[in-house]
Amino acid sequence: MRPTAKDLAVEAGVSLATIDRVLNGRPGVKPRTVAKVNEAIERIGFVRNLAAVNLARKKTYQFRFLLPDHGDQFMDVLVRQIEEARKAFADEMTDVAAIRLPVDDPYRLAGYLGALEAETTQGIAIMAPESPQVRDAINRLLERGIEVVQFLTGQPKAGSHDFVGIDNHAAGATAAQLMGRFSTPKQGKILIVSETMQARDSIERRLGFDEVINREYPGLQTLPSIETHGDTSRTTRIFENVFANHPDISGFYVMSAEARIPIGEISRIATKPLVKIVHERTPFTEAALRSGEIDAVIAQNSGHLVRSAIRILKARNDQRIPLASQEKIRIEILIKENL
Amino acid sequence: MRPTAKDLAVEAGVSLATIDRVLNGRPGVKPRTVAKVNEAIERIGFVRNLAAVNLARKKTYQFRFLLPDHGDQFMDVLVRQIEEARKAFADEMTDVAAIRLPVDDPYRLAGYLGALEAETTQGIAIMAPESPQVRDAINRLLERGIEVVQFLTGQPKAGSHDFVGIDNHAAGATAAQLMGRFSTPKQGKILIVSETMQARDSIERRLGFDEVINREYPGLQTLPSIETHGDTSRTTRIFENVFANHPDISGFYVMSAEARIPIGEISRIATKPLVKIVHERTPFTEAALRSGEIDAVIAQNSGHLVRSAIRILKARNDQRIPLASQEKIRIEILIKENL
DNA sequence: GCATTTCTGAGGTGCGCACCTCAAAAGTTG
DNA sequence: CAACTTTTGAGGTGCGCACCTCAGAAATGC
Repeated sequence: MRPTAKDLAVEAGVSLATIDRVLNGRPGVKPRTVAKVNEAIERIGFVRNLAAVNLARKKTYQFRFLLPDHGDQFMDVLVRQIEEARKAFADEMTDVAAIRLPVDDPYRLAGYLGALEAETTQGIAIMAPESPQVRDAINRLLERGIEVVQFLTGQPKAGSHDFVGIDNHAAGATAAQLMGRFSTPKQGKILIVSETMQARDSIERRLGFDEVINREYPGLQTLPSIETHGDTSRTTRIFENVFANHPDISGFYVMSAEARIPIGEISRIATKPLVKIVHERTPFTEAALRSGEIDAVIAQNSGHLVRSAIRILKARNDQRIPLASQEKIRIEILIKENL
Repeated sequence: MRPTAKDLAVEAGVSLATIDRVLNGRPGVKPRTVAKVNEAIERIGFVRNLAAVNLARKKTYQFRFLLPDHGDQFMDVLVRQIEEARKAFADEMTDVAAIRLPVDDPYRLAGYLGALEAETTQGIAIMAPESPQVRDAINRLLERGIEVVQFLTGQPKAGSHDFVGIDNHAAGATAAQLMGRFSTPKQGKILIVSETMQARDSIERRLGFDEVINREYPGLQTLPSIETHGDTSRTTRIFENVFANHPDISGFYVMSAEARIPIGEISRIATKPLVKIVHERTPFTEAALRSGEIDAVIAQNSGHLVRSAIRILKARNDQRIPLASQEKIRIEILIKENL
């Protein structure tokens, strides 16, 4: 049988009250006594019964995911995963919900964050572009004891809060390596598009992409990034222009999460087959992989993303260290064979 | 506040004792009363407090991973992951351990399984080749109430117990697709090796591999599988022979988990660069990817494998359904950019 | 309608711990 | 050494539930 606090008290030669004081960091215990207890913990391998702790503390967790109120299929995928997580975590006194907001408006977002109360919200996962307003709001959340993780956006290991997502520089490099290896012959121009180059993730992907292409595939040449702004007709127009000026385009890379419009338009306009690589697994990219319309998808496991954010928020709430190896989000390469 | 069993009793208009009878499936409750309670559960959204349940039940989980007592780096990786999981799950009254056994001896393995008692072991993850003896032993374990998952070996969705691992047919197909795309020019012969072709996973990988090569890369030709039996000098000898007979080998695929010996030998013997694809992430394959000695690794996340097996065993012990989307093990493609 | 069976309610105990109070012991100060 | 202050112990209560017993109520059979 597993040792209980009572066993620990006997082993340490102190009373249960003192054990309680040490375990919960209450004041008024001599350092020497603390040491005695800690040694006893080591000796008998005492581990607090989490079930009992949570029960006694009546602890509940309420977490919110703040997501953009725009977006196409990828956002839907995330929302669905959050809904699934809500059910799965209900068991563990953990309530999860997705909130759609105009995250591109820093003032409104900061206002929303400022209104959150520690009594009704213990943690927030934020998917929003960086801005001074939001950064401040996040710091104030942390001061009020509300845990925060940056979700897919912002820089990894930024400050005091966690980041959940992939290394976008490496993701871009991965896309580039595949682009290079999949290209035959290994020369031509590569068309690169993104919804916007304002976002840090697109910038980093681009850097990683160019680095690998320049270093390993001298025959390939990357064109300046094109911004679609999610606008179909604008995209069409630009594509037609680009193809007129560059008949030797051989590759196509979509850096942003929503690939449906760019892929749809490129397929109409391009006159010869291109190597096409996009980001994120969605119903569309899945189907496009199967049909051969695209060649590879660089993805991050959406379910893992959501669960990871939740586990990290929980751990931080409990003053625990998240299990790094489990929370590292991998850069997945999807082709039609490993869907 | 979340409703408790007491609230549920009030809502359903019955006593706590009846709530207890319904929730725990005890006999002696009128169907009509059961229905009343279930309706009330729906109405107020009652969810049992798992912490309280586990506390009251004094439930503990003891799981064992049965692994081969041979093997190289991949087995070490698994053992390390099990050790990590042991710490991470200690919180949840879950004890995990790895046991190394001569799993290739069906009688000894069956003997070991037969000696397990439900009092000291609630679940087993088995990594062993299939055999009638072992299959019987597994069935008897299930009858005694010990949950079983097949770990990496055996066929997915075989019988009443779960399987944790990738779809090996798809993994082989994935390897083949990469082999084809990475090959320039797209012709030559592909050398394929495995420790043994007795194992189901190698057979399936081979089938998946050939299917894709034959369908999509007519210029490539797969040679008959070579068995290394983990023997270096034997491997060297065979390789020398093969290269003498087939000077036009352009690709190399290692189907089994331990790639160190075959890659080491091929690098000594091959006279020109080959496209090399292997399975499983180990310190060796990681270094070989970085150095460019190999081109891609088809892997399954070892930490995920272990945690998934544990979560499934737990769920089965609690008569719960595991969360399928979380437990699906993905076929990962690793290149040096996304390590 | 009565005996019998089936169902339901009331109440208790304990799981391991957090959190609280009060008193006693040990240590410190001048 | 008295008057403190600091440290420790003893004991109680409750978290939400499982599991148990016993008595009474309701439904059933004949």
